[in-house]
Amino acid sequence: MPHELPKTYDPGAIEPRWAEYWIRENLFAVKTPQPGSAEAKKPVFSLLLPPPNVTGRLHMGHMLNQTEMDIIMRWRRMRGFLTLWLPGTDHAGIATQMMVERQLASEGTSRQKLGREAFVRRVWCWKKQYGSAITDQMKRLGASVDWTREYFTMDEDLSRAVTEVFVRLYEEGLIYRGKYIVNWCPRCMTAISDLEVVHEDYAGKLYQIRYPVSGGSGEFLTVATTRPETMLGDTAIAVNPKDRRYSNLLKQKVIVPLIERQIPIVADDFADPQFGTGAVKVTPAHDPNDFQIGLRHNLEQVNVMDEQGMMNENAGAYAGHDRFEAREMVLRDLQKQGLLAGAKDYTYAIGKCDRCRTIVEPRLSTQWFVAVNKQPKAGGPSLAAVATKVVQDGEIRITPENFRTVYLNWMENIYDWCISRQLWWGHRIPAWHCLDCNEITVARSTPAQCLKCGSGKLEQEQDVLDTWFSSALLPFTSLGWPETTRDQEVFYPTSLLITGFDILFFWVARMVMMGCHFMADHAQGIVPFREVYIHALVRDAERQKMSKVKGNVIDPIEVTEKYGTDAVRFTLASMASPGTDIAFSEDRTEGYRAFANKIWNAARFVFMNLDRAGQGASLTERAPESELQRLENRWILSRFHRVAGEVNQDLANYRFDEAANAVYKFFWGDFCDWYVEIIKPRLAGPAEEARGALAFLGVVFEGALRLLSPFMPFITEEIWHAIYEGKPPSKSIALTAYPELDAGRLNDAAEQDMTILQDLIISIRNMRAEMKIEPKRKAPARMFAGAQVRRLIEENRGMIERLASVEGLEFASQSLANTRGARVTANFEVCIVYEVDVAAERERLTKELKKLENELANHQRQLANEQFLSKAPAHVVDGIRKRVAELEVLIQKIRAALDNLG
RNA sequence: GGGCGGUUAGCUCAGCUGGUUAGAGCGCCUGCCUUACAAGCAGGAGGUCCACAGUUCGAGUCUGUGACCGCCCACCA
Repeated sequence: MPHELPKTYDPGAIEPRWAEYWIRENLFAVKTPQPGSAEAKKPVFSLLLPPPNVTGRLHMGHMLNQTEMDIIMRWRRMRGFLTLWLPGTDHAGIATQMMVERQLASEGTSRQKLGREAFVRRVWCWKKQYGSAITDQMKRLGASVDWTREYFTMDEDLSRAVTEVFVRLYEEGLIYRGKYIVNWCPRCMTAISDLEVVHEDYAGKLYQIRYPVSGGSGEFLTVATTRPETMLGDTAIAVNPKDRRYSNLLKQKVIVPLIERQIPIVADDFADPQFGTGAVKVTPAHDPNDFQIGLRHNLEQVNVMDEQGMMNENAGAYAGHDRFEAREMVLRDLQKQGLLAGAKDYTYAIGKCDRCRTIVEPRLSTQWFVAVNKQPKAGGPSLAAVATKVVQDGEIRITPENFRTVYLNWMENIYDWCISRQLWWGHRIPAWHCLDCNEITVARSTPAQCLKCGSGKLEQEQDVLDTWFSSALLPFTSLGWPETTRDQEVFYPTSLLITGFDILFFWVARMVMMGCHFMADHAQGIVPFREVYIHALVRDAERQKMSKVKGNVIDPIEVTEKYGTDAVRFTLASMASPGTDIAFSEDRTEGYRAFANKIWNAARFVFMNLDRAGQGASLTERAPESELQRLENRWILSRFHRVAGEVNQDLANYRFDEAANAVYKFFWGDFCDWYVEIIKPRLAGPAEEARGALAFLGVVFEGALRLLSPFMPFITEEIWHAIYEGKPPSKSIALTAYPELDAGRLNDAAEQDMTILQDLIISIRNMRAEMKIEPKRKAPARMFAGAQVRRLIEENRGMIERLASVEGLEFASQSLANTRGARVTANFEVCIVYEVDVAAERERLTKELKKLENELANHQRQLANEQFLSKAPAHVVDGIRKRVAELEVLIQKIRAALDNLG
């Protein structure tokens, strides 16, 4: 038996096989076409996979992201595009370093004990061993990426590109080094960027502290603070210049309690007279605002903490204590001295490290920054200005559109980007410090001598770059930049970026800044991608964010093993409506596994009939033209093309949900429930008849598989290959053409006729159910209809009798309105010759009558309205007139039927 | 403090530019092993579209206000 499929659909048995096949055959690998070649004439569609972290394990968010990308890529590929989907992984500086440090700790050692070089070697080992976990999972899910081009952000060539970018930006004056307040994580012991700080409300206290005014007057100046321990680093008190309460104190000084330092009182607009006491303590080394005040008034910067958040030697008696411990000690001591004027409950936002949730400490330290708002030395707009313009001008289209505003808003308020990290794992900053004169030399490779003093005693900068620095460059570095490559010519700008909003700023915005800057001369466009599609978050069935802590994480591989990749993909696609998060529920997935099962069984049915029809039967030959004379064939073909048109349209607009629903309804509703049922008798009939039906069935079925293929690549691949008995016209269904709307195949008349027949069949089934006719028993039916509908019904008598379980369908010469139990519609009247339950029938008719009368009243009110008649478009008015005429007849008939019931 | 999104059937969500009777899946009820599929088939019940006001001939859809839920951004101690 040639086409046999196993009786039960078992995704676990087919999916790994195809996943492996696609990779082994390199089906999705793309050769860069040479200029003038046939391939070069194809339209190009390129997409960069947001590189997962090497530390990562696949979660639902990845799977949603990859499902959407894969659907788009498979679809574009089938639409004839030259598609490049470029995969890679990210070295994930902090995350990876932490992972390896934890491992070292369990071995009783540490990175400090190992030393930098050995540690980095160790991380590379770790990466080689575990770094492909997530890409292995992707492979199992069948992502149609080009694995031959896989990169890693710390690969040699990508690292060289990072250095090149750094050097160029430095030379342009867009990278600088300086001592500023940065967000510091005392646990990770590194600076982090503004974006890596998450703000959380914190129920703390606002303390009022008395600072004695110098000179022994016994006067105090009271300030308010939430972080009393920082007072040890206070170097001034600021009051508002307009605040008359303090104008007499301006020339005086106060003593910082506990460390007895004398500090000035300065006038600064920052102090808000409405807040607290109107006087604010100034700690330039520990607060960004205070830092600015310090600069304005030339204040000393006293750092009282070390990199682990412990008080340092500047903190006097508190040195060696943790910052929060010191806070308590300070408060206790102030209390003792009577200088704590008050403490009230106060809720404020504190910053925490995005990665480890440690409370971030603003810390004065020397770091490297990208100047995003500054013009390059040679002139021209700033990075942020270009990144704003390209989005404003629509050179990058963002979907859903509201993220455009979010993006532009952020761009407008953007600050310089702190790119140095005090880590060992990452791209080491290409700057060398002269040990003799302290000059910094930034260079592409280790300089022989200091540029300023010529000394040979140089030491490379210890810091590495923020991981996002290198990923910001990927749209061009992954295509071979800084070399001039054919890849860039063909594939840059990439066509699309699909990602979650959580990395809109981290990654998307920075890619735009870097891409536009470094590809400014690119002939095909400077932007890194022409479109951005932002998808929702996947939550659990209760709409909770998935998190390890809550223990509600759904492992995609687990659900995939349970229901099949195709079912999980379809779930995600069908729920991916824009603007709302996805509440992932296994119930839905179960439903789509049922759908896959339906497809499977439809295939078995088709194959079974093929084998039964024997010699000469074929699914792959052209169906004879005569088949098109049959209503059901014209109808299903019309539906097929209509749906193909819809799906193409929906995918172009990233409406994965609508596209998925359209194919679902088509396959299950139209194809299985109606088409297959209609043609069953022909398939079981004489050989000639069966072959004709089969050929047409084959055309539709094969087309439906192609239509489904981007959504459910595994099951469609399996069945498609089975159709061709091992001799498929191409290596994969993924390499065939995607169905397109052929307007010539649309057939409104056929669709309308089928609708009438379906309504008729449903009416009869409904009557049978209500009359509780035993299912096995075929009942005679009587009908009344206009000539046209009557002809339609007579031509399809067999279909109706079979699908509605009717035997002996006859036509009455006049309306059946007076016949008990008759159903009346605008197109036909029908009744079953059977005993009628009078009470039930009266209830049904009364209900129906009321509904129709309501509708009629509404419409009549409209038609009586002059305004409506003059202002509403003609087709709406006509439609209502027609409906009113219909309703009037129907109501009359139902009234008659009610009367007739007695 | 600024901005954004949501509120439609028991549950999860569609409903595209306002237009004739508001849809789907799951769940529920009834009946069926009908020569692919019980992961199935047939039929059915179930909705004051958060509230109020407005625009309009016409509002689930547009505007405003409010309520509730959620998210993002933010250097006021």
